[in-house]
Amino acid sequence: MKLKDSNKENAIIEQTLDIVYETGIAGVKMSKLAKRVGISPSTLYVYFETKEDLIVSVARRILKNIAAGLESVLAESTSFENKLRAKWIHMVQFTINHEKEINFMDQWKRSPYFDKNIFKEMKDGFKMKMMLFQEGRDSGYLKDLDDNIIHAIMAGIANQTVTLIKAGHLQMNQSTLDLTFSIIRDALKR
Amino acid sequence: MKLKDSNKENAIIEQTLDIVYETGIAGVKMSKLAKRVGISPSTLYVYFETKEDLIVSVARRILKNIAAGLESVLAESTSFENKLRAKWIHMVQFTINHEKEINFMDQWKRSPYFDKNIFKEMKDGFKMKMMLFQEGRDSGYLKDLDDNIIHAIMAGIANQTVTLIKAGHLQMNQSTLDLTFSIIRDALKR
Amino acid sequence: MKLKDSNKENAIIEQTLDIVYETGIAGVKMSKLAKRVGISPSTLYVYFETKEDLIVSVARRILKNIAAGLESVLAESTSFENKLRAKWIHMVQFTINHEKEINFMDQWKRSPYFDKNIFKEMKDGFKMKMMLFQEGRDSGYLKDLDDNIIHAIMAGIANQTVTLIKAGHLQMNQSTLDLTFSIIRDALKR
Amino acid sequence: MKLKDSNKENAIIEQTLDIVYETGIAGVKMSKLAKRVGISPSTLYVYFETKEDLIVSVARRILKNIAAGLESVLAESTSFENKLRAKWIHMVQFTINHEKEINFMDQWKRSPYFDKNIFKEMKDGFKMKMMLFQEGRDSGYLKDLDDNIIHAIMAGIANQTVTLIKAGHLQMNQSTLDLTFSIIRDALKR
DNA sequence: CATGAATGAGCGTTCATTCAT
DNA sequence: TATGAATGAACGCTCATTCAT
Repeated sequence: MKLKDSNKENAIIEQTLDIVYETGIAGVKMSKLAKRVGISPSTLYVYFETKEDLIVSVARRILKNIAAGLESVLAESTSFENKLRAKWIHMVQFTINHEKEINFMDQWKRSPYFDKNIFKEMKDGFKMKMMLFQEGRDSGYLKDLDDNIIHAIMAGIANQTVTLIKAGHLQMNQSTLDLTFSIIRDALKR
Repeated sequence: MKLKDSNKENAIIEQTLDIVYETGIAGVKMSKLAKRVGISPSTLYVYFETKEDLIVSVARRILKNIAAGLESVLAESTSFENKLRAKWIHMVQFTINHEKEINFMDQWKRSPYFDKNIFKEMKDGFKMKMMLFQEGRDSGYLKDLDDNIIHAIMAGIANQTVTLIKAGHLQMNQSTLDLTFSIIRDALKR
Repeated sequence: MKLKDSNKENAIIEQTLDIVYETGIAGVKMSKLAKRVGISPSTLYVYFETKEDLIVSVARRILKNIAAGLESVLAESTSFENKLRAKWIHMVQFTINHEKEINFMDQWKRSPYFDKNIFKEMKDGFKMKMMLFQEGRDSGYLKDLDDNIIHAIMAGIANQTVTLIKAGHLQMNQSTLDLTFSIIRDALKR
Repeated sequence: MKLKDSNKENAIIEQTLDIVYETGIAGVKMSKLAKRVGISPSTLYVYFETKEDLIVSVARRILKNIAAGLESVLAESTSFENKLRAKWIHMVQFTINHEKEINFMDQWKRSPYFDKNIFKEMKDGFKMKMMLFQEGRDSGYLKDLDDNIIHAIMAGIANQTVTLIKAGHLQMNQSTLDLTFSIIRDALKR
């Protein structure tokens, strides 16, 4: 008995990400996708019940990957500022390295396939990132700001930083990271 | 001889904005749009040659409105910090009051209907906003940062602020504006 | 009280002929036609009840013109062969000079607007041309062929001659007329 | 796995020919065609990419058939006149037996779907038919006329003959063939 | 008589999904 | 499991004609 080929499933998801990156979520056509994966359109339906199921599955997988990627890092740095700096660098690099995934989530949120319930799963996966901020407030380093606000400021500036890098107004190097982190620090430091 | 009803053109654009806000740019169907405006689908083609023409016309009109909205403001404030604060409040309020327009532009940029040439028309209208930053640098108030970076930081935080307000994590009041401006100021002040 | 402007009616018919010549009978669009004439689409309906009425009216007018054009000629030539030659030259020249009209009739016959009843009017207008052939048979010059056959042969060769001229394989000059007439004469002479 | 049914493709082409014969090329509507074939309109697009592709495919098939039909014939007749007579009979019969195809080609040439490049493919297939005329001129039987003119005369009269047959003015029998051939012979013989 | 706006009916085409093997 | 054919439902758009002035 042949089982579903998980390589094939991965290939489908990979191509979906690529197509969304190239042509937007509305550019995902089941037959075009099948052709790029090298299978028949009807075979897609062996792996995903509907197109919506496919899109949502891609979103769910990305959420898992993002959550996993955000956990690691920091830990052994000594000072809090070093930890915050490490987190900042990680955020910027992550935003750059996962262009396609971030782009997908961006588009998914505004698409007819968006499902709020699934989106909430992400929130939980993000809980732990906040513990760092609590430590910063407790040690008197950070302003007394809500976790959401602190994260929002960092995320907002990270997004814009990456936009400026992609537009050529900034370069992805140490000096840019230093510059932007100094802004973050000034913004958040008590 | 029946005259073209300019209210009808406005109504079409208004409904288009609403539909994009509700269902994304891919959710704009000429027949659905016509039904919401209360006209026949073919009448849409009296006012706009194609669907693309419609979308681009909406974008063009928004660009004009944004440019117009950015001109007024400030001027009479005394200190530079007051001018910057006024600009910040204006940015947040504008982002909130023009939700649909901003959402439309966001989606348009990633849609098949996007036309770079039209987008460039906007750039010129935005030149003047940068003069404020020059004044801030000259007076020694602002860090020596590129105009684009300063604007990106303010815009990034403004977007996130509005997101938090809409999510209920913040309220649109004076204390929120004071809080967020203090962050902006700390981030940008020399 | 203003009456229907017959210049306008002529202009409509003229433009219809031109459009059919340029783009075929399926290329006749009431609004495009109106624009070319310089009037409003609805004004067309002052002069012609429907599109079919327009097309049929053009056909009917052409039939009248053809019938009129075929009457004149000959008469004073002495020998029958000279009369036949005159008729032949007239046929070729007519075919060339009335390209648009002939093209229209050709297309009309195969179009959804064709009406056999109107077409029969032509037959009557063509009756007189046959008298010449009767004279030819009576005088022993022509083979004993049916009028329709004689006319068909001349018309068939005239059409092909014009086609060859337009394709550049022949030139419209005396020698071509002499050559082709000699073929006609040999084909029909007893 | 369902296999593509080549009878279905044939049926589509057959019905297209019929519809063009009945209502002209402008009368070919994809939905009407589908209904007559007994399939869904969208199934048409499994076999032909667009309406234009369908029309051009029909034309291309006809050109192949015509070229194939012109090759066989003659060869074994003894005298040149017998060969010419055989060719004439073949032309008339072919014109009658392929009414729909000839009508289609006639209309296609004036339609928006016409493609000169495809038409040129035919020209080559027609080269061989001319060799007969060269033989006729060499042997002193035919007048010294250009190949195109000879063929044009025969084709023009063949067309008109068939028109007269269809109109009931002639009957498709030996005596008609003899009569018309005698006209052809007199027209072309030196 | 003249007009520009308005429209219903219909067209060619696309595409997610199901069918039949 | 895997497939290519088949399709219904929709979409963007056109156009002859009518409406309202």
